[in-house]
Amino acid sequence: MANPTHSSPADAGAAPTPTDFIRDIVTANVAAGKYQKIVTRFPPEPNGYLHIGHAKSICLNFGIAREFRGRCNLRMDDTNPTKEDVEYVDSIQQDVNWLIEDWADDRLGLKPKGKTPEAITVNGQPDFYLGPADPSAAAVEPFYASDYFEQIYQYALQLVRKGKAYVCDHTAEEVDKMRGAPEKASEPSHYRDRSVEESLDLFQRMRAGEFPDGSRTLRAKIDMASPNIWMRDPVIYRIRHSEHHHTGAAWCIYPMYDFAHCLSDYIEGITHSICTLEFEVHRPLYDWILENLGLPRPLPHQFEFARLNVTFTVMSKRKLLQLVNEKIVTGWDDPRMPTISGIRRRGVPARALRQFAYNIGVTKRDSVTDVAVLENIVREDLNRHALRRLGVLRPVKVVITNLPEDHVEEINAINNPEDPAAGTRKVPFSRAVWIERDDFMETPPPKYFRLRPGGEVRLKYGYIIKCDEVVKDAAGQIVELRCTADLGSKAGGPTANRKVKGTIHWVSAAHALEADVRLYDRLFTVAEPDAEGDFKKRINPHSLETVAAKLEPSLAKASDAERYQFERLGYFALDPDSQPGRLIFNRTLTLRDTWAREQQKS
RNA sequence: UGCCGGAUGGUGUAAUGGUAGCACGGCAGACUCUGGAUCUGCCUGUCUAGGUUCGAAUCCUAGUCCGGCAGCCA
Repeated sequence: MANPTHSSPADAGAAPTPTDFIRDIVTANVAAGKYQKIVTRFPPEPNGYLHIGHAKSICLNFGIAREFRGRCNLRMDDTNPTKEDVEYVDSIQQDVNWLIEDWADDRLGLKPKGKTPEAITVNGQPDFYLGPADPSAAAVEPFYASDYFEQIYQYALQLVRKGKAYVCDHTAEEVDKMRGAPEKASEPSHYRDRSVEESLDLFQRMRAGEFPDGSRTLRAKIDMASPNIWMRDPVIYRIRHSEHHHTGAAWCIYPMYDFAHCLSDYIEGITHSICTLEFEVHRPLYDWILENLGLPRPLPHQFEFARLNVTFTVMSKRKLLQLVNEKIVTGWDDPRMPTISGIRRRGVPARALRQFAYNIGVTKRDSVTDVAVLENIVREDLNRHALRRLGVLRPVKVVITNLPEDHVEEINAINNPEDPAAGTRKVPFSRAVWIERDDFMETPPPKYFRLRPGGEVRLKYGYIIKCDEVVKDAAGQIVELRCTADLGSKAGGPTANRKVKGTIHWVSAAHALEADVRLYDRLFTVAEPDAEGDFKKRINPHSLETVAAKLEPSLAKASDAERYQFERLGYFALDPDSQPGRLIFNRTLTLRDTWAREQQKS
């Protein structure tokens, strides 16, 4: 077994491997020689889109696989046909692939397409096993719990034969009532002592489709007096005559999560089954099932960590679905959504999301992570990687009166001051340019460093200009600023080193590209939107503003693989709806704006 | 209050009997052809009460508070 590799998700070889209580356990297990290979799994139910909380789990499970040179199986936990859909299967695969690409994609466990577990013999005992596909195999697909329905059924039969499971004829309401409450006593099923033969016959007939939905269940025979609700003869199979997205009409009985999950882990040879805290009370059941089946191979073990919460958003699938269904957002991948697809569309690099997962840590304590932590990591990443460009979001025209009508020159601009290798580009400059409306004020407050009547400001990479005249329309709206340039003040010129307080961005009016720019902000107005009352009352009405912007011409060749910083404004990414000639950019985040903060104080 | 967990600055997270550290955040300043970045300084913490120990965030006892569990959901 290899030692953990020492590299961070962001920058191989730089930062040390994270440590947390789960990795400590894995490390100890490895040191004790307990496993040949560490195998984890990421097991989403395909009933919704993956969100940033899943990203934490993906980074944990794949991170461990990566650090210990093991494997992480992607598995659809699809035991409830009424809630699941292939749309979700597809999106989950896409999101996982995006998040682990060039990081842990060599650790991704998939299986040969269509393959189900093999019957094998271990130490003379019959067993079921399904290993991963050869990475070079042509047709692969994720693991599916539903591919094990036959094996899980066989295991259930074994439990019945051992007298450890029985068919129960009570209705759901009866079972509910008889189970008792956490502090209330239970009443055993009237069918608890049914003979093995009768249960066997009934269970086989359940499978054969002889009984309607809800008429019977298979229950594990554990302990109705257990203080743990989940040990009070839990239902392990229910009847559901419905089409399954993966197995079609092959089955009309479906195993419950608790029964299917531990066995799926076992079949795949999972060593560490990592899930969130709410499954902690299920662990005795997880262990009970595996132990009572007398399985020949080493058993997987379940470990629980605290799920992620982030301020200014909601995380529950139900609420996210509500936002989508009620058209509060445009879809699961709306850039304001905390879904992985939304975050991707927003322009956040996978690398930054991984770094976030890495930085927040893994513990057992409930917590709410400040969204500022995410924002900080995204800014840090984008500052290093984004190409600088000039763009004006809310334009007002500046005419430089001491330049000839047909004046055009190419100005040298730096692509990324943080990365000299990114080089430079030419930006056209002419007599008329657009500047930001915010960058001019007729009667500015103190500490305002930008353009004002009679004042000077530098046009980034260009000349220092002085505002001579403010032209307004009949309504009093400023339509144009007439300025003169200090023609010697450009870089290399005699007055280039003159100090002026402000530098502003601009775009040549004659060369500007028109683009729709979507300015996204937080979806909610309060840090904990579901803390009390209706979360929909906390929706930020200004979470999206679309502006018609003027952009420098080089952006005509913008790529969705690239990230851009529009100087002084923020980070932007090309939206997938964008088309040649109809550019659409999404604002990932604004730059940190100390001027805005200064203004808020007063 | 049955069972299972958890409590370290405003937030998140380290310290595994030996100087309570890091990051975010906030505040102040330096620098700057991005009011960005960078740099400097400051701010605030071991749930409570006992005990063990030369020494306790860490071990023990009692308590307090918070979260989870009563789907034929996962």
